[in-house]
Amino acid sequence: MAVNARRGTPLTLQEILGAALRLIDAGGVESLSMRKLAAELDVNPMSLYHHVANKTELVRQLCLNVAPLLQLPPDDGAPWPDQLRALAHAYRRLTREHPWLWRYVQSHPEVIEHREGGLWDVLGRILRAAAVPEDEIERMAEVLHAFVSGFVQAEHIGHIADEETELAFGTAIDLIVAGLRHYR
Amino acid sequence: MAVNARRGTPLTLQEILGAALRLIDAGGVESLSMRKLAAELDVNPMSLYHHVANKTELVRQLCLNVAPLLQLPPDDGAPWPDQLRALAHAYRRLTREHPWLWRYVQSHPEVIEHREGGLWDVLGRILRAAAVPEDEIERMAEVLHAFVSGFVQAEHIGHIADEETELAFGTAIDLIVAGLRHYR
DNA sequence: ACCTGAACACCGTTCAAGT
DNA sequence: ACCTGAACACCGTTCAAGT
Repeated sequence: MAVNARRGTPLTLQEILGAALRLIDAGGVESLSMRKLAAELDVNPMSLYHHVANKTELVRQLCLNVAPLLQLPPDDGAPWPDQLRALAHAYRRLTREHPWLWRYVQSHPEVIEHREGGLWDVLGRILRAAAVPEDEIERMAEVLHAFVSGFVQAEHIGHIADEETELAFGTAIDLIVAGLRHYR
Repeated sequence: MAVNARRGTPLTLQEILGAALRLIDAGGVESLSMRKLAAELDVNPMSLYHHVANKTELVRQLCLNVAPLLQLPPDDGAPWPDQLRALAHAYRRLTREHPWLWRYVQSHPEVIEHREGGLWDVLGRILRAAAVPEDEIERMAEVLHAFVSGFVQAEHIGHIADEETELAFGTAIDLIVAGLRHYR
C-alpha cells in the first residue's frame, strides 16, 4: 500500500468529487483544472487519473450526483398551479445551489439522459392536469423547461436586478400559469 | 512597410474579425484560439496583438458588431401581439445566425451595456401597449427576455426536438401572449 | 509602423517507472 | 494497487529585437 508521502492517507473518489464540487461552486467549471484540484488535495496531478478517467468524466459524475437532488412535488391531487409553482421553486433552489454546474449541464445535455429524470414525468402530469392537449404535452414541457432555465440563468448572470429576483420569479410563474389557463 | 513574408499583404482588423467570427460560428468561443486564428490567417500569432489588445477584447468587438443587427419592429401602431411576435422572431433569427457568440454574450453580459440597445425600449413600448402596469414593465421585460433567451438556448443545445422547433417556438410565443393578455 | 522568435506561466493527458 | 516525474501538445500573453 504505497501511501502518499505528503498526505499519509490514500486518495478517495469521494474526496476528489467533494473538492471538485467546491472549486466549481466557487468559480465555475472553467476555473476547475486538474492541476489546481490536485494542489487543493495536496496530491500529484497524475494521481487523480487513477480514480477518474479524465476531467470530462469527473464533471459528468458530479452532474449525475447532483441531478437527483431536485425535489419533485408529490402526486397528491393538489391543484396544478400549486404543483407547477412547487416544481419551479425546487428547480430554482437546486440550480442556485450549484449554478455553475447547472450551467454546464445546460450546455452539455449529453451528460444527463434528462428524459430519464422524474422531472419530465411530473411536468407531464401537471400539464395534463392543466388540460393541455395530449399531443402538445411534450412540446409544452420543453417550452416551460426552457423558460424556467432561461430565468434561472438570467438570474445567475445578473441580468435580473438583485433586489428584484424574488418578485421577478413570481412574475415569471404567474405569467406561465396565466398563459396555461388561457392557452387555446 | 514591413510586409509579411508569407502573405505579401498587411494584416487588417477587418480580416481578423472576419476570420474570428467564422471560427466562432463554426466551433464556439471556446474553440477559438489566438494561435489557430493566426494559422487561419497565415500569420504569426503575435502579429494579432498589434491589432487587438487580447482575446477578450477581440470577442467583445465581435459582439458589439453583431448586436446592432437585431431587426427591431417599427412603432407603426400594429397590435402589440404582432409586434411582440416580430421582435421574438427577429431575436431568434439573429441568435441562430451566431449561436455561439450569442451564448457568449449571455454569459458575459458585461460586454454589452444591454440596457443601451433599442431592444429594451421596444420591449417596454410593447408591454405598455399590452397594458402591463408601468411599475412592472421593467421586471416583465426582463422575464420575457429570459424566457426567449432560454428557448433559443434550449434550441441551440438540442433540447428541443429538431423537427419541432418551429412549432415549439410558436407554442412559446402563444403562451407568452396568452399570459400577458390575462396577467392580473 | 508593423511583424516576429523566444520565453513564461499555464492547460489536459500519456506513459514508463517507482513503492 | 496506487502513486509519480518527465514529457508532449496545447493555451494566452510579454517583451525585446528585427525590417
